[in-house]
Amino acid sequence: MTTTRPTIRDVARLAGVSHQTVSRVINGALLVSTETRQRVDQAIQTLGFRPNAIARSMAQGQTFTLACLSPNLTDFTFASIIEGAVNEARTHGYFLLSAPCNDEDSFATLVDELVNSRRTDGLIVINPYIDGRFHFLSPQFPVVYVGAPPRGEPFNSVALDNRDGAGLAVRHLVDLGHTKIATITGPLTDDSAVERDLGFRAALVEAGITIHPSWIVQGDWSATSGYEAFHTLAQAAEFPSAVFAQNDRMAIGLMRAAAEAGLHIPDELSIIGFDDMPLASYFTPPLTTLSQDMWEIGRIASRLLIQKAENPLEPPTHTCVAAHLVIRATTKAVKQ
Amino acid sequence: MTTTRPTIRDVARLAGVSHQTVSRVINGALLVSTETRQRVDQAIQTLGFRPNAIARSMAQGQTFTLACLSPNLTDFTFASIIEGAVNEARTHGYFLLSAPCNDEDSFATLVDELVNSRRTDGLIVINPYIDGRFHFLSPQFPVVYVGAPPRGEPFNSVALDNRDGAGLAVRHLVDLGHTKIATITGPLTDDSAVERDLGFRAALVEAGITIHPSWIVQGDWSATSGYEAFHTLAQAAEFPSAVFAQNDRMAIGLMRAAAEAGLHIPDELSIIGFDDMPLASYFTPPLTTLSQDMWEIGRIASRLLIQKAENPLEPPTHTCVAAHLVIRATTKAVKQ
DNA sequence: ATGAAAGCGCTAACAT
DNA sequence: ATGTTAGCGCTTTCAT
Repeated sequence: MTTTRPTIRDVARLAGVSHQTVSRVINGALLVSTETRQRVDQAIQTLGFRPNAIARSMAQGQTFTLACLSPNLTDFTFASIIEGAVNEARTHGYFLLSAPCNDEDSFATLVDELVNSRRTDGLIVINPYIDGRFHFLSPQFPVVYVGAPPRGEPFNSVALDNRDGAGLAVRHLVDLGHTKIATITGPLTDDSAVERDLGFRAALVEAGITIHPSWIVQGDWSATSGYEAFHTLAQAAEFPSAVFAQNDRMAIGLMRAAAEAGLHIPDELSIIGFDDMPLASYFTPPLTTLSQDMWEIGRIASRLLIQKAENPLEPPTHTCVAAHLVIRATTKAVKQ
Repeated sequence: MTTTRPTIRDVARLAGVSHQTVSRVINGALLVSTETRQRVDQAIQTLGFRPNAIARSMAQGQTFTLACLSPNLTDFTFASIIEGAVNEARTHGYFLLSAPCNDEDSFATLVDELVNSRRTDGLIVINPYIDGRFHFLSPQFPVVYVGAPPRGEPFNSVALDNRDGAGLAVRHLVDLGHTKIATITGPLTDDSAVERDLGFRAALVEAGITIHPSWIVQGDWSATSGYEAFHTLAQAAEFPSAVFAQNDRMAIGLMRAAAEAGLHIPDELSIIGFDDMPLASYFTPPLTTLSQDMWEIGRIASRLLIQKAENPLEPPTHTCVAAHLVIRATTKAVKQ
């Protein structure tokens, strides 16, 4: 029942030409007479022939497949990057395969099976510096790093301007009169957390506000950790009037804890998040946050990768995408 | 600089054996003497040889790649299915490539490029019945449908038990004494919406409650549509005491509208959603909903697909995964 | 404008 | 236990 599918030779036989001519036709070569082209097209139709992509890859040494390694596939930000990347890849005739990758070991395995086994023409790596993973990649292979600032390696990268985004957050709070500003960071092993923290500190310094160490608490991106951070902050000598949470989930957890403690938001505590996740405007009150176009970041990553794959000599590029402030209802001018 | 990578023939030459023996070694064949195996392994090491997956696919007529076509990659439910599917696939030595697919045209193109071009060994299709898309698939090709009940086609399928889930929702409300129960459905072109609606109606009938047509309003899964549904319901002759929203986003939109209208939830209106999306417990009040293990559904889909790919004669299976009730704070016993 | 020959890097089938 | 010979279905030379 495995009716073996027709090959270019079957088409050639039916059209009365060589298989090479068929190859020329399906590749749109110009040096084929209109008449034979028609005969071949006809034969392709009647046989229902479709070229075998694997055989093509084999002959060309190219797979027209990219891969994306992401900490996970479900976080909205990662999923958006991937979706943007797939869409861009498709417009260039590529497919994109994605795999979740949590640690160095699985990264090494994936690189082996994807890169060393020649399954892909290029790799998008989200959050490459979490651990030593980026060491597994040879500089010759087309790679684009997403979400991390360049560190001198000769790789392409696309990143959100985390530092600047954090600055926007702080300046918004300062503009509202806040001076007692705390922050909840992500794990400081993540580049984005470090960058947001640097931006936070720089903006505070710029505003002439001294940094209060007990107002910097580390979370793990989860809502729970934001919830716990509230209680950590509550133990400090003085309580802040505003908190910049490095992501929306932690901001939401913080809001919950504050509400349970009887604090009114934003009257008694201003909160600003980062990400503008779906439904951020549906929490109570609607969350002020920083919005980022992850879809666009994914598109840029794909575009850079394909450029690099098709022209390996191009020097690496570092693109930075700006975040922008979305003011909703969790921030308010400080009471004097 | 394109240092051409070593092939099995290079390894063979260095080890002083035939290339076929190398093939045997890398495939773990038993009929190789320990001594030659060691020599070959040694040669593989020194050359840094890794088998070319494409060449393998070519020779074996198998790609060890699956594909998943999903309406999008960002919705948490879809992303979870995909992540579950990737993980299961990886444990069987397969990769999974995913692509968003909104309409019949892009579906046809994708099937052509993935299936007809022999790029994949099998296909997972999420929500196959949205339009006529499923017609493009030949019954011989390994396919698993996710999220739709079987319709007599000879395909494998995995679906959430939407009908039963809706029944759980209604029974929960009935148990709390509600009889004035409205619903917000998804677009009734989606199977899951139809199924949830059928479950809703059946449970109402079973409880001896008559169905009030103006208490059935159609949304589009978005929070906005849930928000608007509130105002549609407000125009009905009588207002319900409880609403079953077919997904959490619509439930959240409804909550927002109800709050703005000064209705207290759950005292004056009980609301139950469906999905148990991330942070469902962080809304105000925390959302009562139905939880579903999409990750598991993805795993099952992959497993079925690989079984089918490796043993085409297996008869198709239809798996149903149960949803379960998560009671939080948006539902409450009706005031008498 | 077309064809013939030679691979791409591997596995399958049949030796020995 | 190992080697030899043919492919897999296409593209890339190089002829003509």
